[in-house]
Amino acid sequence: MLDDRKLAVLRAIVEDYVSTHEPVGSKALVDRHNLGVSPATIRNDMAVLEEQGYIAQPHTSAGRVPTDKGYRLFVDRLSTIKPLSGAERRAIETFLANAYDLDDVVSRTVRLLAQLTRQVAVVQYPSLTRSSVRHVELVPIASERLLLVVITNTGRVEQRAIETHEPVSDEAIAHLRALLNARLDGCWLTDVPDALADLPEQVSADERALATTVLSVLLESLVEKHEEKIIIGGAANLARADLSQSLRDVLEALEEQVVLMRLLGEVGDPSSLTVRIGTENPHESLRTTSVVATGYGAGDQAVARLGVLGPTRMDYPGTMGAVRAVARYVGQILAGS
Amino acid sequence: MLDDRKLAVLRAIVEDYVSTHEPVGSKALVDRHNLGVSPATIRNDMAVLEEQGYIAQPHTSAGRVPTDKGYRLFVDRLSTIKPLSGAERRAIETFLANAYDLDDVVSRTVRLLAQLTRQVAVVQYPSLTRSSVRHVELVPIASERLLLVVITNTGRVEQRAIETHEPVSDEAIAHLRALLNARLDGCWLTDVPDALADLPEQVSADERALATTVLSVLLESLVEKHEEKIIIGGAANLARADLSQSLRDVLEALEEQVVLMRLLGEVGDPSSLTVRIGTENPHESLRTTSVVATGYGAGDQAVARLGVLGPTRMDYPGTMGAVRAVARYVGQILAGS
DNA sequence: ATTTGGCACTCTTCTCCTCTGAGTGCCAAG
DNA sequence: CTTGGCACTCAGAGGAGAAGAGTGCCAAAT
Repeated sequence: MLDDRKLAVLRAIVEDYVSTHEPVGSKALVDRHNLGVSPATIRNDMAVLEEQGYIAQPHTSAGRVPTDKGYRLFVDRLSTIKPLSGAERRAIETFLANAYDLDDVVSRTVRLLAQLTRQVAVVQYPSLTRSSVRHVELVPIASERLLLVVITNTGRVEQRAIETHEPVSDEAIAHLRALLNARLDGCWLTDVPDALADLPEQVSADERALATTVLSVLLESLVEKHEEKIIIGGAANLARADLSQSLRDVLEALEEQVVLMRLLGEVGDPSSLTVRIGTENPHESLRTTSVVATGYGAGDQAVARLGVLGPTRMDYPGTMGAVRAVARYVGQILAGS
Repeated sequence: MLDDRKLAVLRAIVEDYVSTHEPVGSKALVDRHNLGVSPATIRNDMAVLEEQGYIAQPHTSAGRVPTDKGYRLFVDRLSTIKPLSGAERRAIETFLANAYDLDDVVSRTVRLLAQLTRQVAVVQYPSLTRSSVRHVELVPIASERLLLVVITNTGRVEQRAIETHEPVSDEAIAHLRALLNARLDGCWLTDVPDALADLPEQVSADERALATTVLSVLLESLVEKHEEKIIIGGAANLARADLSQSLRDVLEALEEQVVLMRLLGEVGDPSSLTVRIGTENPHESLRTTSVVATGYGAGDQAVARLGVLGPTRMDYPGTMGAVRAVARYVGQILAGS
């Protein structure tokens, strides 16, 4: 249906349009790529490509621009992920290796991605579901207020204040802390509810109220409502890529956690890249943007996702290479800690 | 030098320009404000104001626009901070009261400020220097890796990974943890170095290396290098306020921690508002923006700062009212926890 | 001494027009 | 199937003109 030359023409159109940001015409194409045929032939091919919906003209007498469908074909069949240069790899490695805690890893990652791709980077904090409990701490911070701190094996620290509504003795706290640690040490977060189901019955009557309160907060914060945290960086890059959509709408969308979550998509196989192009995006305001995302994690299990967002007219091979590389290195760093 | 009417004219110019976003002419002024004089008189006054540098014309036959100096006079002498409505106050209160930990307080605050002022909000995390140590936790997360967690009385949790470069026994860790807590409980963060100066000498020889390492990380993370964390929100509002500067430059500036730090200014009296207008700003790219900031904190001591950034052409009385109100409520929340 | 109406003047901005050129589609010939 | 030729279309640049907002200044009025 589309012979090799037509595909080559589509590829050339995408590449030229991405680099020049201007509709590309038949003459320019034969000049810049040695296709061995005349502009007229290219025009015929273009007509076919347009009919099939891979390219479009902004107005009658302009060159062609790839459609979302065209980019899709390009990404799926006409391009290969472009590996980073050695220098880039080394830069990533050392930059990430210097991070000193989880927050720092994430914030460095987001900056790195933004710089490397010159686009908006989005990084999700490592999910809790794949982690296990390293330590639970219960600290009084006021007479009727406790701080619950859970430290996981991925180095993430989760904290939550607890209102006890009545004074609590230090012994009761110490006892509960010991109990929690004994029960939970090494426990997968997903198993926490089971491990603690009978906790209130295991303590003396006067500690029961406390135990129940703490338990509910713990479950809520860690399991049910593990609201994933996401940070973004390189928003300034949006301003360079003059989107046809109002920039404001895009910025607004990026401030909503929910949108960001859906943007990155489901956590899946870390070795595969998700590319969502233009209208394939879940959100209205992101119709003229594309997202390249992937999972990352310690080992081969993805614990969270990261990616970048840019205009549909982006350098897909390069972006995909950068995203993949960064995800790999972050995984290594996480596995190493 | 400037009689009352000229000041009234300046005030009217600022108010009109802020609401219309267009240079204001003499006729429009007498129409919208009942100044009781003719346009010609206003023109004379305007000529004087312009000569003194309070207003300027974008081009010869346009109305007048306030200069930075004009805004400055307006803020200092011609306007009063506009208190929020009762409904707004209640909304702030309930919105903040529902926060469940420090992170949440800060993130709610930044969203609140951005929404209330329709500008970019900037909030600094409560500083550590005014806090005291509530608890120190030392947790092994790998054979040669510890996690140091410090919980302060403001509910902030500081964490840092430590490389020990040699296996450490659980007893050594427990011992050190007990020692640290005994020494530091309730200790002001500024006093931590003194309190721990002789720590290495107090432990047995085989724990000394560990103690030294932990100590240095602790001091570094808490005292010397308490890099203040700042978060921003409402960046989308920037796009609405079409700045004459390239939006990109502003976004870029806002991504740099250092710039943000200087933007908010020195922590001072929480009851006073800092307004920095246009070129009074420390950063080149923020020449067309103004910052309204103030300190906030539990009680009457400021522990950090917050504020908003917007075009110089902003509603100063309203913005100042919102910033002040939010700062107060956040202070209450922090004091209550 | 200040205020005021009148008036000429200056610019920006909007609209309308034309012209140019890139790029196309189509056709007939190779 | 490819190619050169050619007429056609249309966005965008550039220019002229008109409109309109606003000013500065002056002489008269208060």
